[in-house]
Order: sequence, then structure tokens, then C-alpha cells
Amino acid sequence: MAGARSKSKSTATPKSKKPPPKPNGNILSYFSKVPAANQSPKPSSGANAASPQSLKRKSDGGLDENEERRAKLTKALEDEFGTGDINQEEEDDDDDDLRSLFEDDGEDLSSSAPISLNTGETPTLPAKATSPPLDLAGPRSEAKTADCFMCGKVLSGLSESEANAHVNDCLDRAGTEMQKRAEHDEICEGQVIEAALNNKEKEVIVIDDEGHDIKPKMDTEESTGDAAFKLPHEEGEYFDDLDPANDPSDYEDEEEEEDLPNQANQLEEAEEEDPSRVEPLNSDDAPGTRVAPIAPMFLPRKPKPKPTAFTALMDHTAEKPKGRRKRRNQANPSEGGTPQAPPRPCPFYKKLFQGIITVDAFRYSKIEGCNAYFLSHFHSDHYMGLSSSWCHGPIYCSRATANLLKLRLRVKAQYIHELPWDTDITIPNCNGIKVRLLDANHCPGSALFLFTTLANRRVLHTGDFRATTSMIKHPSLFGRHIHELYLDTTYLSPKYSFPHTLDVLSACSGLISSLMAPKPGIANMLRAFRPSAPAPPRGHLLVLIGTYSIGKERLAVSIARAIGSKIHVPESKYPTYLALEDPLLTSLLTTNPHNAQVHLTPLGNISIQGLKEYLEPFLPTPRKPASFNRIVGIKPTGWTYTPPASRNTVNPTVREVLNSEDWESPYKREDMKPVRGSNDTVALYEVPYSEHSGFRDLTRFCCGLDIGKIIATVGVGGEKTRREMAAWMEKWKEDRKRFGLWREKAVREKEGPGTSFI
DNA sequence: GCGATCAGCT
DNA sequence: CACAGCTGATCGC
Repeated sequence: MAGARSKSKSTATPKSKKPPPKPNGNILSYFSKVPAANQSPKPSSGANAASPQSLKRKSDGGLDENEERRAKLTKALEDEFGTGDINQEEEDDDDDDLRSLFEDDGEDLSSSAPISLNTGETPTLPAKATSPPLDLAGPRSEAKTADCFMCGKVLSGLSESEANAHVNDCLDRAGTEMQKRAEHDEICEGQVIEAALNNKEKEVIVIDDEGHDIKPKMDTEESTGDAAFKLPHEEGEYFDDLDPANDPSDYEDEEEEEDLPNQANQLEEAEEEDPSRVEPLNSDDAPGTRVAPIAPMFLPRKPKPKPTAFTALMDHTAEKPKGRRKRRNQANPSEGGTPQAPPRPCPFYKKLFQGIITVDAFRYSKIEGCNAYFLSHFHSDHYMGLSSSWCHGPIYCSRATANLLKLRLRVKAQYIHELPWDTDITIPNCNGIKVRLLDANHCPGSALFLFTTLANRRVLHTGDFRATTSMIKHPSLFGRHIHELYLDTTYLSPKYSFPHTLDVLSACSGLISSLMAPKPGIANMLRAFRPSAPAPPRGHLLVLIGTYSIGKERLAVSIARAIGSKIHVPESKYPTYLALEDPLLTSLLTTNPHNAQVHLTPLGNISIQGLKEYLEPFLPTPRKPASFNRIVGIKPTGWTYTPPASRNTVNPTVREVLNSEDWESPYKREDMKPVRGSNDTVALYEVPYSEHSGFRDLTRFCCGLDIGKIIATVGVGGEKTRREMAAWMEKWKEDRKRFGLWREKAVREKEGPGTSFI
């Protein structure tokens, strides 16, 4: 399906008319907090070099595509080069927008210092785009640490580590700005909900199954209490809190009943639900054949588990159909196979409130009893099953995600319901349950779903998320009891931890800046003779950043801003990026590869060989000078980071994980080492940039919030992983019991015990 | 030819 | 390993 989709031609032209910017108020939002700059960067006239044909992926076979691309780029360069400055185009009318964007305080991303592109005869962004004016790495730099790229403060008197500390402070401060905004939004739960309820326009989206708008019926229904709250099929634990005898705060008790393997009790549920769906494993003859789930990640592979009802159920839980035998022949074995094979059952962790609401469950056809399908973010393993033929019910998601559903999957608009951020919305036909979207800090448009029943029972589904301390402090979460948490447990193992995102962004920006600066040795030598001597240029550096379809844009934005470059994206991906409606990103995009020093490319191209090939068309020929003659690849991956050797990752205590300095995962520019095979011209860096929560993130999130039951959503296929995850959840619970909710040390010290840190 | 699904491969 | 894809093959329509 991905293949089919990607083959579709990307003739889409940038939309000139853009929808209004989405509401603000998120923490660590992917979206800039400024009004849309309302500029749709035109595909530059000289961009034939980047035509879809030349940049499309290798659909017509291996090297041809690269050859073709190279040829076209070379030709374009030759055709064009006389025209002068490759960086000029598109700049002029962007100045003001850029300036305002750089000055915005809502963006926590790195530098705001456009600087010389350092391309020899070339020049630069117009001076007034620079705010504060600062040449971090250009030939005229005094030193690498001349100024803070956040606040402009002169840092040259400081040691490098002091300078780094300062810059990190600045970056962190940018984060707290968002916290303030969140506070501003909301004083207490009641007010927010009330505000939402009183705001007719925002309050309810009511759509019937055909997608027709019908009359809002909020108040009547919501105020009718128990009767209105009956779920269609059965009564269950969700009704417990209707009973006044059930103190919602008494959650320890309800946890007590939860077993160690947190989900084992789901087994019975699953079997009751539809016993016929529990299918035998690994039998080629059996209908519905499939292999056992992939062994839990991070654990030694074991022989395939015995087929049990539970494993059979969990087999369907893998987001991806990896390692699965073919399912084709189920419906009609005599034929070559038919897609009409009975749908897999939807795994329990995607079903909320007895399944009246599901999250990221689109590959199970129609789910009986589901009145609202939620999509947490636009990654294929979560939207799998969605297509133009979707007709099983309304889809709720963030605006960016909604845009992408229409643009990329052609899902019919009548099924798509975009929800605002940080606002309670009553979900139609779901017994008055409300949902509030919170920024998941995963990829653009990614959301946490916070559901609230009429009886004030809160259920949080994280989708995929990267937890942060500001997320813990979010007024929608902090200080509230969350009865159930569906948790992204991708990295729920002490082995996995990642540096703070901002540290990584800062390190990358710093690295690239320093690579653009003259070699210190040479510069110093020259200066020894003649201090004013311009440092010799080191050539034009191209920065190639690997990315999936959505995600990691922050890396590109951060680096681009640090070096004053635009960001080139293949023309085929351009509409996708526009659909994110991120004004900052949009303002930096260009489809002209010569117009930007920072390029985004599919992760598959990020290898030494791939970099070489990518660079080639930009190299000089007898007929033209080089656009670029060096290339640096950035490969964002969560897997390469090794924590400090002193860290106890075998059996750490929760306290240790939460607070010990050993569990800081520092990351600085000096930690960035090129991979083997890198040289002066072609260098590849793997950076520990993760958009999932690491182990410490998860621990802090779950110890910092008042959480009842936790349900893992990843890695639940293997018994051992399940057990280990459950053990951690148990430890978190004990820690909360014993020490109370975790708070950041600095905050505790500043405000003293007992004070809320909101 | 197109959409959907899957095996295999990063 | 696998973050979250991509690519080609196959099948139904």
C-alpha cells in the first residue's frame, strides 16, 4: 500500500490558500506559536533539477535513479550557474516573516541566528533576517563560542563547557515559555471544561454515521446522568465510579486487583469476546495461519511460544505485519488468496471503554460497537488500514494528521474530524465521553488522547510519545487522577535511554556550525600572523538529514536556523510538509536543492555510499564551480546511544532512575563522532534523537503523575517482556506510594516540599 | 491500471 | 534488535 501510494505522482502544487493556524497551548509543540507566515514558497523556477522525476525514488531500478538525478542536477547547475547567487531566490519577501519567527518565544528550537552560508563568493541571507546578528561559524567568526545563538550573549570569555551550559539554559528557558502558556490557558479543570461546554462552536462535533452534521445535543445528554451513560453492550468497571461509594481517588485499591502481568486478565476478555478468533499458530494448514509474534524486542530470542489464546491475541497486536505468513488463503484457499480474509481481531489495548472508542485501530475493518476511531499520529504503522475506501466510522485526530489523511491517503473528508488542542470535545455517540488532545511530542500532529467520562473517569492514551517534564506539568494531567493509562512502552527497559532532545539539537547545530568554520588549527596559525586575516573557507558544506515521512523535522529546522539556511525537501514531499501547517518549517522549505544547505531525504539514503552519491551532482565540473563539495549526513536513531559506563542498567532502583545523575544522559557536540568510513569530504553521524520516551522519560512520567492502572501498548507480544514491564509498573506504583509524586529536584528545592510546582 | 496486502529488507 | 518505513510481487476488481 505504501508502494502504491508512493508511486502516485506528486504533481501537487503548493496550495496557495492555507487553513488557519491551529490553536496553541501545547507543551513542546511541534508547531510554532506564531501565525502562519502565509507564504507558500514557490517551487523555484530553477528547480527543474529537483523535479519529481529526478528525485523520485528508485522505482525504475537501482542506480538508474541516481544517475538520472545526477545528470539532471548537473545539467541544471550548468544551465543555471551563470545566474549568480544560488541562495538569493525566495529570500526577499521572507525577511520579515523570518525575523518574526526567529524572535518568537514559543519555539524551543535552537538557534535563531542566520549566518553566512560560507560559500566562498557567496553570501547570505539579508542582514535583517538575522536576529540577533551573529556569525556563529562563518569566516569572520572570532571563535566558535562567540555568542549564544539563543540570546546573543557574548560567550567568548567562557570555557566551552560553560558556554554550552549557558546555551542549554537558554534552550530550556524556551521550553518553560510553553509551560507558561499552558498555565495561562487553564486554571482548573472545571473551568476548562466549563469553558469548552459554554463555547458552542468548539464544544461538540456531532456527526452521524454517514458523516452528516446533526444537531448538537450536548447539555441534555450530558446532564441526564446514569441513564445516558449506559454503554450499549455491557456494564463494566467503567461504571464503578458512578457509584458514590467509589472514591475515585482510591485508586490504589483498584490497582491491587491488577496482576503482575498487567494484561493477563485481558485474556479472558479476549476469549469471551470472540473465541473463534483465537487461532492456532504456525500451522500452515490452519485457517488464519500466522506465526507467533515477533519475540519481544531487547530480549534474547526464544523458541516460539506455545500457541495460547493470549499469544494468538497478541499476535494481532504487532502494529506491523512483520514476519507473518500469508493470510491470503483464509477465505478461499482454493484461490490464490483473497483480501476478504476475516479481519484480525482488534487487540484489547486499542479498545477503550469496552470498545466504543478505539485508538489506531484501522486494520481490523469494522470494529463492532466502535463509534469513534481515533488516530494518534500519521505514521503508517498506526494508520495502516486507512485508505480512500474507509467507511467504517468517524476518524478523530489532530489537524495536521487530518490534513495528511486527506492528502496522502485520500480518506474521504466526511469521515475525518479534526480536533483542537487542549480543549474538551464531546465525542458523538459515546455516552458523553469527552476527549482532549495534548501534544505527544512525537511527530508533527501527534497527540495524546485524554478521555473523560461523565463520571469524571480519566483515561489517557499516549499513542506514541516522548514524555517530558513539561508534559508532566501540563495542567490537564498534573494533579489529576488518571484512572487508566495506555502507555507507549517502546523503550520500557533500563537499557534504553536517550539524551534530552534539546541537547541533541544543540549538539547537532553546534557540530554543523563548527564544521563550517575554518579548521581551528589553520585559523589560529593565520591569526597568529595577521589577526584580521579571513579564515580560509573549508568548502561548501551540504547537510543531509535522514527522516521518515513525518518526524525529525526539528533536527532540520534546528540546524537550518543555526547556519541560516533553508531546508530542501524533494518536490514529492513538499505538500506533505506544507500539510503540517508549521509556519516556521514552512518558511524554511524550498524545493530547490541549490537553495538550501540543509536537505531532507529518506533515511535509506543516509550511508557513506549514499552520501557520496548524493553529493556528486553538486561537485565542480570543468564547466561549473561546486555548489557543495563536502557533505555531512545525520542519521537520527534511538539505538546508538550508550549511557555513561557508571550507570547501573541491570537492576536500578526507581529512585536512582528518577534522580541519580548517573541517569542523566548528557549529550554534547564532542560526543558526536563520525561513523567509520567518514572523511573530510563525506561524514556520517548517528545521533540519538528519539521521538519515543526512553526508560527514564517513562519512569518520570509514570512516577510524576497520579496514575491508576497502566496498560502497555508496545512489546506486549512476549511473555518475558510483559512480565518485566509489569514489574516496572509495579515498582513505579510503590515509589509513588512511598515518596509521593516525583518532581524535578530543582523544582522541589526551589518551592519546598508540599508545594505544587505548577 | 489501481488498490490492497504481504514478504523481505533496511 | 528495530525507530518506521520502502520496494516489488501478487491478487482482485
